[in-house]
Formats: sequence, C-alpha cells, structure tokens
Amino acid sequence: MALERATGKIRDCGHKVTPQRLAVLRAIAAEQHQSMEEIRGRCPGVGMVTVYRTLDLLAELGLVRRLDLGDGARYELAEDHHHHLICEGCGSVTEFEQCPVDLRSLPRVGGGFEVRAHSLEVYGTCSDCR
Amino acid sequence: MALERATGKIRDCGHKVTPQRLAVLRAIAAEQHQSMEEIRGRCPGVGMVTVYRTLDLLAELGLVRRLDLGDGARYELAEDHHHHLICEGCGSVTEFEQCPVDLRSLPRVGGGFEVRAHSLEVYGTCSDCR
DNA sequence: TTTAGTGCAAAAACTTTGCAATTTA
DNA sequence: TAAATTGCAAAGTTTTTGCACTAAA
Repeated sequence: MALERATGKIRDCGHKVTPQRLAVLRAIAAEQHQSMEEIRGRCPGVGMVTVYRTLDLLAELGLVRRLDLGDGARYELAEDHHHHLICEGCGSVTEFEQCPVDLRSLPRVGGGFEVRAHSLEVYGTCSDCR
Repeated sequence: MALERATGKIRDCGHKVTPQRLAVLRAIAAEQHQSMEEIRGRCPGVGMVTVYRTLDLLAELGLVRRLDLGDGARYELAEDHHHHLICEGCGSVTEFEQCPVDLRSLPRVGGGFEVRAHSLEVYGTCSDCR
C-alpha cells in the first residue's frame, strides 16, 4: 500500500505522522490530479493551512507532485510514470496507462542526471471537441 | 519565424496585433518556461494587466502553454514537443532535445483523441544534487 | 517532556475586473 | 470611425506567516 510507504518516509525523515497528514494522504491517493479544492473537500476536518503545509511537506519528500496543466495547481502522487491527455478545447484532463516513453534511448542527458520518474502530457483535441 | 506564425494567428482569429502583444510574444520566445516575473522583466513597457491578458489570449489561441512544474506558473511556446528534466533536489528545470516518446505506439487512447503535441517531464536528481 | 505540528487571524502575493482613455484596422 | 485594447485602481483569490495551543514520539 502506498500509504505505508508514505508514512514510513515521513517518519524516516524525522517528521511526525499525524491524523491530519494521514487524511491529506488518503485524499490525494483517492484520485490523481486533484485541485486544492477537491483535496480539501476530502479531508474537511483539516485546516486549510495544514493542507497547504502538508502538501509542501509531501512534495519535499518526493511523495507528491504539484503541477499545473493550464487551470490552477493540481496535485498527484509521484508515481514512477504517469500519462495525461489534455484537451486544448475544453481543458479536460484524463489519464492513460500505456507508456509510450522509452528512456533507455536517452543518452545520459544533462550529464549524469539520475532518472526516477516521468510524466507525459499529450495535448490535442478530445472527441467531444472535434 | 515563430513570431509571424503567431501574429498571423492573432489576426486570423479577429484580434489586433499591438505593440504590447508583440513585446510579450518576443519575451516568451526568448526562453522556455519563464515565470511571470521573468516575462514582465523582458517587456517593461507593458502593464502587468496586459501581460496577463495577453498570455490568456495566447494560451487560448494555442500558441502558449501555461504549466507549473512545482514552483509557480511558467509559460512556454506551445511547440510540437518539448522535454524537461526536473531535479527533485534543487527544483532546476532544463530542457533536452532528443525525443524518447513514440506516440505511434499509442492505440487511439481516449477514443478518437487527436494528438497535436506533447510535453515530457523527467523527474530525478541532477548531477549537482547527487 | 520535548520538539514538531495545528489552526486561527492577519499579511502578503497573485490574478481578475470595472471603466475611461487610447489605438488598430 | 467603430470595435478592440490598454492601464490604472480596486476587488477577488490564493498562499504564506506569526503565534499561542496541542499532540506525537
């Protein structure tokens, strides 16, 4: 379970595991690329300030990533790889599984950059907007 | 030149080409993934409100993309494909050219999504942070 | 018990809107 | 000239900070 890995990491880095942090973690795990508002909606008992600070902490620990695909900030679990389909017409964001990225073909770009994960955004027009 | 393509598009869509819009376009063309602050610095004669509105317009026309890779909003020319290397240690963002993405291998994901461009973010640790 | 974390209220930062003056086509 | 654009000031949003209180380890 990803939650255990996360709580372990929090503890390992000298931070405390609190009910608020667990609530935020569960909220984020519930669905990818959620907005602040959605996350807050999933953990109503947690103060807004704490949600911000928890997201900062989780991002710092490399457990969560913050990204903005055009409409405000979104948060997602920092999985190994992750692929989005973004419609330039309506702005909808959906995910897909199959990975069309082959990083083995990358000569060590940037001189010794150690790859850990990737995120691919494919832009275009969804069937509804054609 | 990308600028001509952009001004053509602006005109074609019934908008006017103004000195302010040209200045913002040039600013954006100067470097990829700049922050609002950097863009503003490159076109000091243009009011902040106008920069915001111009970026909105350009994004709407599909000429510019707004994205956030962890630290505030950044803007970049909406090129066909674009590849970032993001260090989880120091947050630095660099680009690389070689494209490790093969979209032909994608079965028509999402049922009829028409692909126009893509952006790849590779997360990891840069040589300075190892 | 000690140190880290929480949450309120306030501050700061960021972005959008209303409107009169100006400019492009 | 008409319709679009600009920029100021003000209003809205979003995010961060200061500080007393609370809780995890």
